[in-house]
Amino acid sequence: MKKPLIQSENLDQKAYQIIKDMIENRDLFPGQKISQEKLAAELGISRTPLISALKFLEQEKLVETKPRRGFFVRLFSLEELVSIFEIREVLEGLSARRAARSINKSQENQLKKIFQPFLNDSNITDYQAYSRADRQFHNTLAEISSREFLSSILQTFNIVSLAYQYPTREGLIRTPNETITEHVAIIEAICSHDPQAAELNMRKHLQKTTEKLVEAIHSNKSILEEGANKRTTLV
Amino acid sequence: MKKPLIQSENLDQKAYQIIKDMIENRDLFPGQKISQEKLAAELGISRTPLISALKFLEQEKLVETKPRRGFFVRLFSLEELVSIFEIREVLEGLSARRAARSINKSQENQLKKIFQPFLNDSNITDYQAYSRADRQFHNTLAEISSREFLSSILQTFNIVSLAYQYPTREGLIRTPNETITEHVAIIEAICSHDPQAAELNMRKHLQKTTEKLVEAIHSNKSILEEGANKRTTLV
DNA sequence: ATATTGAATTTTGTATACAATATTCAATAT
DNA sequence: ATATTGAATATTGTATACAAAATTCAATAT
Repeated sequence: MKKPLIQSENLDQKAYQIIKDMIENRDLFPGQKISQEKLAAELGISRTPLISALKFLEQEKLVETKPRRGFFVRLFSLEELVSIFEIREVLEGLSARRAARSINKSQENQLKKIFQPFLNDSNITDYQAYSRADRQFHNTLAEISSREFLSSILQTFNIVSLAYQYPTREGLIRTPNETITEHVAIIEAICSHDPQAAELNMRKHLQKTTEKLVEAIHSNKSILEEGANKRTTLV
Repeated sequence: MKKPLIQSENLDQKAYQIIKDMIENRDLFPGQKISQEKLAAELGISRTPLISALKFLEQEKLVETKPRRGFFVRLFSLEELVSIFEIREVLEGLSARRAARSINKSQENQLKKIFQPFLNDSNITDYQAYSRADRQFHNTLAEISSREFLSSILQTFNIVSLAYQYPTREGLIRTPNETITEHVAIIEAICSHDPQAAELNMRKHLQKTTEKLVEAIHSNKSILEEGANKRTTLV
């Protein structure tokens, strides 16, 4: 047997993290069947902890089982994606509300720093950097505001939101120029300890994204389908 | 070996449902350690599918693992319970909003029937019946409005909300006389296809419950602690 | 009486074995 | 050429085995 890629803690926890990352990075792409034997060998573990990890991911809806057929990376329909964005809307609204109640000075600075590099840029073109900032923004907020429950749900949804979009856009549904002012408004509301405004701004922000997504569904669906096609080449 | 209590489908799915019910019914009480060997024997299965089921429940936060120490039924602090109610507030708000958009006549009738028995009762005393109606209300709404994601999250939270309250109150935090008008208002908003009002009414409804809970924390905590003590006698 | 130690016992984490089911693919029929 | 069949192969679901870690508990020390 090869030497294990993973060690320490429990093997299933480790495998879980690795597989989750693989999905986020599209090493495993939506719809793909997961070969237990092969993946276990790749990770240097037996099937037992691997299956355990996959069960975790199944619960998080990142993976699904077809009985007697095996595990598959979950594939979301556009309708399900909209559904997920609706949930994000209310949960991240809550997240912003809580953050406005509890944020401290150091966290304020942390939050304000995230979009700093883009503030004087009237036409943001570095999508990758902006996408990273966007993710960091949502994650930081979750950390500030959430106890275990909320942040673990949000983490899953954020991965789904991200990992299933059009790859070359870095998972952005709207352009940075469009969203930067919204991000700033949310941060301002939070830092001035205004829970209501924070929640409202966050909800409006995500609502607009959801609308854009619904539009895409009703028109040509190209934003996402292109992405889906791209993905099938990653086999 | 005894003949299995469970069969068909996959054993872990079956075990999952049974254990979930056991937690909801307090056959397994919060904080209790789960003996794998014993529970597996009780269910007539081996440890493998049992562990699998427990992993599921861990992800749902109904159960927790302490590494090398085993599985325990999760115990929530009052603060975590408040956190859960805050999440329910926004998610069930969404649930009501969606229901107002999509509900059909037959579903309207279904919803209206739930609190019928209590409408002419100016002083509702049958807590058990009312609690059942309450749960049915929230579950029906989840079914009407939710695709897989939302309803599976809500299901977990509802179990937590319910299973950890003061047992003799049937999980009710406020009295029926106080909440019946709120329930009726929510149903009316949904049936008149007013998404905004539906969401708002639902949120107000759960907000009041959350407030009551916070009050309890800040005052004597008796509502829940009594419950906790009661539970320890169920060993 | 209480605390400490450590051998005996139990339990966990993981690998492996194996029957039941699903998939593959070459041989044959249409 | 395409469809069908079924034996050969691979994979899944579950049980079991076993080393490593945790727990128990009786014997001894404080």
